[in-house]
Amino acid sequence: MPRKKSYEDNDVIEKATELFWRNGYQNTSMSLLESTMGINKFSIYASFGSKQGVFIASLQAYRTLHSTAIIKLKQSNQGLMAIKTFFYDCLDIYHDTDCSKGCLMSNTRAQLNNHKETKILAEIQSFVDYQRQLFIDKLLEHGLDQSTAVKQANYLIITKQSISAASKVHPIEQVHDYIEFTFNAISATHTH
Amino acid sequence: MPRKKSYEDNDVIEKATELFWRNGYQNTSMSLLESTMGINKFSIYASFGSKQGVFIASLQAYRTLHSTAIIKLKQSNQGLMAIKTFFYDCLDIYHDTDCSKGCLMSNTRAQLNNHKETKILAEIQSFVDYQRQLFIDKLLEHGLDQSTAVKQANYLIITKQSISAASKVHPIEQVHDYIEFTFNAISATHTH
DNA sequence: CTCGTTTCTAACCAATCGTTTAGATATTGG
DNA sequence: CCAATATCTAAACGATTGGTTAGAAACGAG
Repeated sequence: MPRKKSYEDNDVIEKATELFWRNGYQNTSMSLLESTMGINKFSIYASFGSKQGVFIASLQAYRTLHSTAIIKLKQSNQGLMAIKTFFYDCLDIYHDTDCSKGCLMSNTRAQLNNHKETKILAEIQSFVDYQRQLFIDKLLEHGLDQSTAVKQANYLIITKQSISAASKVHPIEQVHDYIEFTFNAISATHTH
Repeated sequence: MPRKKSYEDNDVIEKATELFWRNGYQNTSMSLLESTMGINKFSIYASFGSKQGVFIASLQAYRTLHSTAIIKLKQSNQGLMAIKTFFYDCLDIYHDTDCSKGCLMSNTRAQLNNHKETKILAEIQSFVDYQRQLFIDKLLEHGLDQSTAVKQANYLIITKQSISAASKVHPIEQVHDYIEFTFNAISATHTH
């Protein structure tokens, strides 16, 4: 009976994700979303409820975009070295045609000091916690005891965020140096 | 002949700095600046020209606020360990009554993906470059060769930024763990 | 006191923000 | 072909953004 939708939610969210990723949440206006998603404000609100609704859908889309690298890490049996590979895979995800956009989750956490946007922060926290557990699993495989594995996982979570931030302002070789140095240093603490 | 100013630039900028530090550049509006600085919009524009003008003055105020820790690092002869102490001193600067505000420079760099605000970015870059050179000097004192010192200084610059970011979202003990682990790891690479 | 100069108050500016709504436009079962 | 229902366009919403301005108020040299 009713009229048909002229767009697919997944398609327009993909474009919104790109926009949020490049510009950040606050620097992305509804009118910019309109023109980039190719649909009217009315349709955006009909499908996603609010600007925050669009953003949360974008965060989820980003997460699935990220899942290939995550699965690869999950299935690897290389222990610590799998995490290093994971970091390089992430760098590939961050990289755009000319520069690095960083990690959408890390960017958002850095840009949102507003503690009121709890839904968004919860979405990010879930992503971070999932990765932390993954790191712990890999470090246990690598032969560390539980307590050390947790501490190093915390260290690696912070490191991953700093890789995202660094990739946006430093030349890629410096970021590579950073990763190499980090894992050399970690290995050195294991063998002494 | 003329009427006297009823405020001191330094005083009102101190309050503006606090505000930018907590809220970030974009989340601080002119009306909020008005009420916090205790002067009218007219006076703000008369003294600082624009919102960006206020912010740049705030960045400079932040830098002098930071200078005690910098001078202490500069005058130390403890090499690498002086840098570690410097990081802890920075943490103290970031810390507020209840939480950590992070580093105003790092916060801003993370929040500004707008490449148009060149004046602001230049101000930040100058601060970063100064610290990088300081790190290089300390690492040379510590006995490293020039090339290694430069690479490790780059590493430490990234680390410092990640300490700022981490302090805003992780419990302080985790950040302490992060610093301890980092310097243990660096020391381990020196003694292999 | 008066005049010239500056700072102050307070209203106002256009532009944009996220969000809503009225009405035209499709679509399809009956 | 019509009536029901959903989606579309486009204009408008109040609030807030960074920035401006006219006129009152305060000062100090003459």
